[in-house]
Amino acid sequence: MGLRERKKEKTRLAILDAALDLFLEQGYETTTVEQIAGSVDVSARTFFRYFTGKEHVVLWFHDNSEELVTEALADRPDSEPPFTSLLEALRTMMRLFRDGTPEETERFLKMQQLLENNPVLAGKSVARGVETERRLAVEIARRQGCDAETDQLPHLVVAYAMATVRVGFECPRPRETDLAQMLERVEASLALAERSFQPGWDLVG
Amino acid sequence: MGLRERKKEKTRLAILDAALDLFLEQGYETTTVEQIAGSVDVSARTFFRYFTGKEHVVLWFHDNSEELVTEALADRPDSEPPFTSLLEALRTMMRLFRDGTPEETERFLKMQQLLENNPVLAGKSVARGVETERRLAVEIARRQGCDAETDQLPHLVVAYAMATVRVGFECPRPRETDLAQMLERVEASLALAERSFQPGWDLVG
DNA sequence: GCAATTTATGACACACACTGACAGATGACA
DNA sequence: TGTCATCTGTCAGTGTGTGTCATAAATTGC
Repeated sequence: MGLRERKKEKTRLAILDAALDLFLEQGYETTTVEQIAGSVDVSARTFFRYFTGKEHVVLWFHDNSEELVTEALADRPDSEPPFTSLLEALRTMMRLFRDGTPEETERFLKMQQLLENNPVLAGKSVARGVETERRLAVEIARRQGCDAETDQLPHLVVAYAMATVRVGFECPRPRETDLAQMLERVEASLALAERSFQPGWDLVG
Repeated sequence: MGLRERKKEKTRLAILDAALDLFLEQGYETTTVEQIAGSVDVSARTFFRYFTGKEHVVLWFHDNSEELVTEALADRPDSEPPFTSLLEALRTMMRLFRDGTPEETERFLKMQQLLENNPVLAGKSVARGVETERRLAVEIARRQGCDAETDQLPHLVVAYAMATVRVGFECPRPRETDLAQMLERVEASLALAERSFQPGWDLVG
């Protein structure tokens, strides 16, 4: 990796961290892009070259997580029931969060804290999730040998799996800024889901 | 209802219809508020007195639907299993859509068409749904005699119910602009959900 | 090392969404 | 009819986001 690329990555993380801190200090809405850019000595124009917009900063983790889940899902065998594959992929994602560097963990927790006390941002995060769901549904449909365009089941399976983690992240409230406890809550949610469905409900035919 | 109130309602619907048509003709992003306001002969400032923003026009139906579901849920007995109550409340909502006036139906279909071929708007719609979910979870928790802040189950039950209708609306694609077929798809989705869960999964304890 | 080429950045101008404040128009009601 | 509350347009201003161009820096080839 050349100097140029390393510099870019450093700038991206600097902007990300500065934005996160400012959002937590003085609120998301009241923080301007100019402030964020100013606090890391870049122009506002440059900010938009690293992030598509102010909210992209918040959704940055979502984009990363989607990649992780997609890769983890690819490691599950096609023969496994799809809902099981999804839950296991999500468990892998949570483990990767747990095993991250201290800096990554800090960012992750700040992110969660931000989403927790800002319903609008939480909404935007979920909105991004819709596109993720569609992509995952296509993959699940492929595994089941059916068509994602016409068959509802893959979409339903994915939507339920995503809803399960989301509830784990959101509830119970108020949440502690503790990674371990958060992982436990999500695991509790996943376990709850696992014993709620009829055997074979997620298989076509 | 006085003249003033009638005039306001007329203006609100005029703006709504004009915006919907413009969005469908030339796209959501490329349509400006000034255009919308201009096409119904009001100032842009007045537009913002009727709708909180450009996207509020799109979410107008969501706000209405939430009211319908909340009312329909209130009519279900507390003793009924919560997931059943929710699905039935959602069925009632769908029936109200079916029994609407031609104008209401037309708006509804335009709305759906707009959400169908614009993922960003679909996302915003789902984002609004998160707040709805929270409110419904509180009601479900009350019925089950548990605490929505600490117990995950009410949130899970609501999230699954909402995900079910959402999948019904979104899938299969491409969708016909036919109300009856849309109702059928949602009903198929609800029916699929009904036979996917273990008996009693949605009851606490 | 040194040019040639790509790429990141800043500076500027601009479109659009949205808000606050004020003045004038219009329904409500005695 | 006159007073009052409310609706509306105009105007000025803030903030987000984009296109464009010149400059500075890194990369590549010699």
